Amino acid sequence: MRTADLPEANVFARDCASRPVLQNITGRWGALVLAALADDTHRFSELRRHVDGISERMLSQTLQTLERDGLVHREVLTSIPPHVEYSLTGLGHRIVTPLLALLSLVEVSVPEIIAAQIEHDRSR
Amino acid sequence: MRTADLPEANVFARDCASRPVLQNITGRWGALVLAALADDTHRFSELRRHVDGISERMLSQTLQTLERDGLVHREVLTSIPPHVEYSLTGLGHRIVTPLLALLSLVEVSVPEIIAAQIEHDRSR
DNA sequence: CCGTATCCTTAACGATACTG
DNA sequence: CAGTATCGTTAAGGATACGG
Repeated sequence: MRTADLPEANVFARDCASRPVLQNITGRWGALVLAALADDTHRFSELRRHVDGISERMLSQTLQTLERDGLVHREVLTSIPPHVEYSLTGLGHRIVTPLLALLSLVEVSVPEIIAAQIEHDRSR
Repeated sequence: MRTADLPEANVFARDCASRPVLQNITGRWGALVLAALADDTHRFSELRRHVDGISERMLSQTLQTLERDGLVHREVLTSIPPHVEYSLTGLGHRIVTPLLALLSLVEVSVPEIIAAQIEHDRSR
C-alpha cells in the first residue's frame, strides 16, 4: 500500500491516526519537551531542569514517545559516566515551529486570559 | 497591581499560570473545538457531530473552560426550541491561527510519523 | 435542543527506590 | 548519569439518565 492510497489524515475523525500523534505533541509534557529542544541539543538532566516540574518517569516516557514518532533523535555517547544527547529531527524542527508560535502567543496572552477568568468568575 | 508589574509568563516554570491555560488550548478536546470554530460560528449539536467522538459531557465542559479563558463566546438565542451559538473571540481567533498551522502540519506528517513508528517498533 | 448530574472505569501522574 | 520498576493516588473521560 502506497502513501497515495491512504485517505488524507483528518484530526476531526474519531479513529484517525493523527489523534494520538497530536496528543503526544500537544500533551502536557510533549509540547514543553519539544520546545525545550527547539534551540539546541540537550541532555536528560538538562531537560529535567528546564522543563520545571516534570518527573524522571514522565520525561523518560515523553522522550520515548517522541522518538518513536520520529520527532526526537536520541544519541548515546559511550563514555563513563554515560552521556545521552537529545535533539530534534527534521520533522521535529518543522513541527516545533508552529508550536513555538503557539506557546509564545499563549504566554503574551496570559494577562488577557487571567482578566477574562476573573471577569467570568465575578459574574456568577 | 498593574499588568506591567507581573513577571512575564513562562511555560517552562512549574507554577506559571500559562501552564493550565496551555492545557485547555492544546488538550485532547480543546484544540479540536477551537479548530472547529475557526471558520464559523457553530451550534452545540453541530460541534458534537464535527468533533467526532466527543461526548456531550466533554463538549460542554470544554466549551465552558474556553469561554472562561475568553477564547470562546457563547450566545443564547431565546427561541423555542433553544438555540445556542458558539464563536471565537478576538483572542480566540489569534490563538487559533498557529494552532491550525500545527494541526495541518501534523495531518500531512502522519504518513512520515507512521513510518517512523513502524521502523522504531521493528528494530526492537 | 442544550445541556447538567451521577456513577463508574480507566489512564495519567508523582514519589520513591533501585540498576547498568 | 540516565534511566527503569513498582506502587498508590488523582484526574480525565464515557455512559446514561434526567432537567430547563
